[in-house]
Amino acid sequence: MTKPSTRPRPCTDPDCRGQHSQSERIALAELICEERGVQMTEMRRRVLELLWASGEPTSAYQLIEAVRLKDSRPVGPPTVYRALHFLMEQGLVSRIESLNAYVPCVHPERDHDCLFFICSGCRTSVEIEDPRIAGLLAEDAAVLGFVATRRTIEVEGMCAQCARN
Amino acid sequence: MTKPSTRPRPCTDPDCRGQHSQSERIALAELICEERGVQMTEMRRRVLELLWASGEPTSAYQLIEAVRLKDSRPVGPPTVYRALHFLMEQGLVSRIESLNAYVPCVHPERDHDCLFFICSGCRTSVEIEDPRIAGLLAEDAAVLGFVATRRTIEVEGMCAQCARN
DNA sequence: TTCAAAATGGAACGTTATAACGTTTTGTTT
DNA sequence: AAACAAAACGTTATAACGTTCCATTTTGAA
Repeated sequence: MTKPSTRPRPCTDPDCRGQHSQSERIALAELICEERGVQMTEMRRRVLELLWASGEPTSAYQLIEAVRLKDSRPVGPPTVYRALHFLMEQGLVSRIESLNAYVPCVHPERDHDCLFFICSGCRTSVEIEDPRIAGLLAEDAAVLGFVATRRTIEVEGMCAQCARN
Repeated sequence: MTKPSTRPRPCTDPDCRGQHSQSERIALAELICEERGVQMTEMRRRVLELLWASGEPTSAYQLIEAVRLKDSRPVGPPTVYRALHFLMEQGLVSRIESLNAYVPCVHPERDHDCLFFICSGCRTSVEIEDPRIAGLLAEDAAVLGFVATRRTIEVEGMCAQCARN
């Protein structure tokens, strides 16, 4: 039994810059978990929803506070960190190292390295893909005989909007 | 009055992979500070020396402990963090975001972006330059109208040595 | 129903970093 | 040299980020 009209479709536009509805992204995340045989539990969905709702890189403790407010009950750090670890494992969330913060991944259906442009003005971040950079990193790694497992690429500065002001 | 035989020379080999003596790097750091009219103080030199001596990415609190041992007196976090901030400002030290750790910069005399390959096996990191990646990042930034101030590029995995075992 | 694995709750703790203060050192001007 | 300002440092306290450990609940399979 499929639900053809509501089934989320993978985005194939490499230049879409993450212009997708939040509910669409949540639904896609659930589908991905189902296909992989892993559980999108209550808490995990809650954390993912809050990340999408936030609109900017969000710290773990901000998320803890947000879950407390939503659920009106105490929530300890381990609870939220566990959800974050799961979501990162599944490629649904990325950690921005230079901010100690987390963002929902725009294209969890694609296996790619995220490249973040982080604006110091409005605190937003934009995720893009650049296979050329991934290729060069792979090339450099090969020269060193290095077996890469994770790549972190973060650019800090001012977005076009904030740079004008 | 110059000291021609001991004056540290900039390394011009883009593929040297940081094979320089520690004393040479310290001397170069002092020269750079002198030329810029900033002070390489006792504490700053101490922290830089400890970073070179460590041979691997080192946390701030490891450095605090190391300074305490060397100087046999209490040293607070702010003291070491201030030294680290200074050294980073001057491009003498880089922070590895994905490890919350610090490494001495192999080529402070060159104005470039560092690209780190971090081995999970032996905890070492190798710093290289790849102007092609810097170029692509600049290109991507230009497309977004983004004005970049800092770039973080880190690759985690296993070095050639550790991957074999 | 029974059982094992997965997920969650919660207290305590460990690690990383900064705020806010006062003091000392350094370099400059007189 | 004396006076002064700026830079650097010392110290206490606290904020921010993350994990360990153990108990309990939920889930899914036999």
